[in-house]
Amino acid sequence: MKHDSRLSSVLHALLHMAEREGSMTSEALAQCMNTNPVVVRRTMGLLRQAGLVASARGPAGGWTITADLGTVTLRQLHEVLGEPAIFAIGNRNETPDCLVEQSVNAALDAAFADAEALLLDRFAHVTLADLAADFARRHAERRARSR
Amino acid sequence: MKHDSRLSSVLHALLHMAEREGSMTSEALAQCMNTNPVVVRRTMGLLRQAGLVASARGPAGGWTITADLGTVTLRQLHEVLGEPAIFAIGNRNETPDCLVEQSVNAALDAAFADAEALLLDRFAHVTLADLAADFARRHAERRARSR
DNA sequence: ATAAATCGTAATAATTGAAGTTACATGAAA
DNA sequence: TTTCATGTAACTTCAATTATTACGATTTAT
Repeated sequence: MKHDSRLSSVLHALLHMAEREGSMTSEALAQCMNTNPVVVRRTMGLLRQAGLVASARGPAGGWTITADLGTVTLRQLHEVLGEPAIFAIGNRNETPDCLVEQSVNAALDAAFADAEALLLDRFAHVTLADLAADFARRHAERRARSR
Repeated sequence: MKHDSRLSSVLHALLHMAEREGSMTSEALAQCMNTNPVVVRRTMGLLRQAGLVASARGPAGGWTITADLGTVTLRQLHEVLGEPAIFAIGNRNETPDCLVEQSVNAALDAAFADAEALLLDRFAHVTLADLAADFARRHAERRARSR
């Protein structure tokens, strides 16, 4: 299975946008992320629907962040992306008649549910502002080292 | 992404085998699980390499459990299956030069690592015997209800 | 021996969902 | 009116699991 990297992508894009003044075009974002402008538009379009970013057409157009970095969490972004499946492992059949399989499903589901709850809770406690601060720290460190 | 259901599959197979005396053929297991005998052999072959089951060829051949149900954990089975990727979500690029992306990866990796640790810990505390007992309970309940 | 049952395994196709691409319409600014 | 940029539909590519086909190897029964 090819894994879903849209959350990673939008975070990357949003932080680049936060780092600069003004807007960024799909083309510029696509270059940052080594991908295609259409892919950027598709994903950013979901964020626009959620009111997190705005887009403008025409020359001087592009994407801008409209939300406050401190209030947008990874969990919110996960939801905005449509809550894609988190696990690459799962039950063979979600609603089996077989009692054996029901036992198997129950055990696996319980474990996955707990892991998912933990992950989403972690996501809920990380904001874009946190990531921007982490980036700033790494940036300062790199400058210090190169001196 | 199509998710990996081999852990679910082998658990289903092992419990069916535990439930009966003697061995089961790949064909019989495949029918239980609504799949193909070759798929069963492929997966069970990994368990055989790990010493958990034995196979015999020829008429009266098939698969038998050789391990003690109380000592085999879901985690062990996950390992035997080659520790397939747990998450369907991931970073776009695992070793980026971009500092922004490094921050994003660090945040996501930390959350995923914790969720994975929790999941594997859960898996480590569930044995085949536990699942067999859960099945027996469900079985008794169904018989009671149908009376 | 011979036949039948069963595993072992290679090679290939089907399936699924994300990602990438092409094409073109729409709208805004100079 | 030209140019730049988004909005979207349609299609292709890609990656990984699962399914299927085919055939060889081994064991039991007669």
